[in-house]
Amino acid sequence: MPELPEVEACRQKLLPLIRSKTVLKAKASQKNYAFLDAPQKLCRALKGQTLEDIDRRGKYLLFKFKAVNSSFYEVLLIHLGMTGQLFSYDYKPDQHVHLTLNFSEAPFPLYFRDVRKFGKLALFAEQDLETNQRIAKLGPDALEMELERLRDFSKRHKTLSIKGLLLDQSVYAGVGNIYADESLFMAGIHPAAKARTLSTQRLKNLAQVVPKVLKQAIKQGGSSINDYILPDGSPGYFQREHQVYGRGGQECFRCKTSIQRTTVAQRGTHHCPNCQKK
DNA sequence: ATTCCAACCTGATAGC
DNA sequence: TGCTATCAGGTTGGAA
Repeated sequence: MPELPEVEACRQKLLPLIRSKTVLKAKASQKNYAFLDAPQKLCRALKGQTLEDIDRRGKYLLFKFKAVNSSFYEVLLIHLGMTGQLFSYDYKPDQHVHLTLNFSEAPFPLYFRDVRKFGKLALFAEQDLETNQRIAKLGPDALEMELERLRDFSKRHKTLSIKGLLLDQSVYAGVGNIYADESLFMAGIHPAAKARTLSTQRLKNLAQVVPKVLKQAIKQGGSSINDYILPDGSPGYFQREHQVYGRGGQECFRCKTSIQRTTVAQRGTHHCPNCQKK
């Protein structure tokens, strides 16, 4: 589910619900699966902390907490994996809810639910965040994509596809399978095209298209395919605007050619063979 | 050094 | 109906 637009839409909706509120109680479901830290320890540490802000780095959310007399943050890092959900509405928790945070003056707890358990939760002291391996290796946010960095990384790979490059979070962070396919369609580039063979002009176009597609998706609340929901439990609507993702065998909206489904960069890939050229 | 691939999990769906 | 195989929005670590 969650790529940059879903994570960002979630962040935007979540912030007003819990900003400046204090954790009264934190409860974790089980032992260690998604926790890079011991869950009991994490819960103990969060109790009494006030949420100051939520940042985002690529597909990661960073919940910035402060204790009453502290001048530095504790940062709760959350990655939603494939099926992670963050929501706060009238909900009866099931076995897939792995973290519950009760906030002061909030009508409902904040739930972290994750069926496949690919999500990640970890608590860091502010000063340890930047040296964390997961965070340190992320490239700039994909909303800030620019020709120069895209071209530099394209050149340094011998055989990597342009889709593989877009999915590499160390080049730019935030693009996943859906938005790689959608962006490459909008840019008229074949997903399997070798990154290094693309002209500067086409890369420039791509660097402009990606942020545009991502921003449009954020406006629509992201794409809800199977699991993704916004914090109030409602779905995003960008899946209605998908041009190629999930449309294998159907007609291209632009030219009526049948959308092809293939494998590129080890991921299910969708493209129009007429509109997208190598 | 780059690229590939299995592994981490559960559930939905398709096919027999 | 029910069993089995396949596939899914992501990331990692180790093999090739």
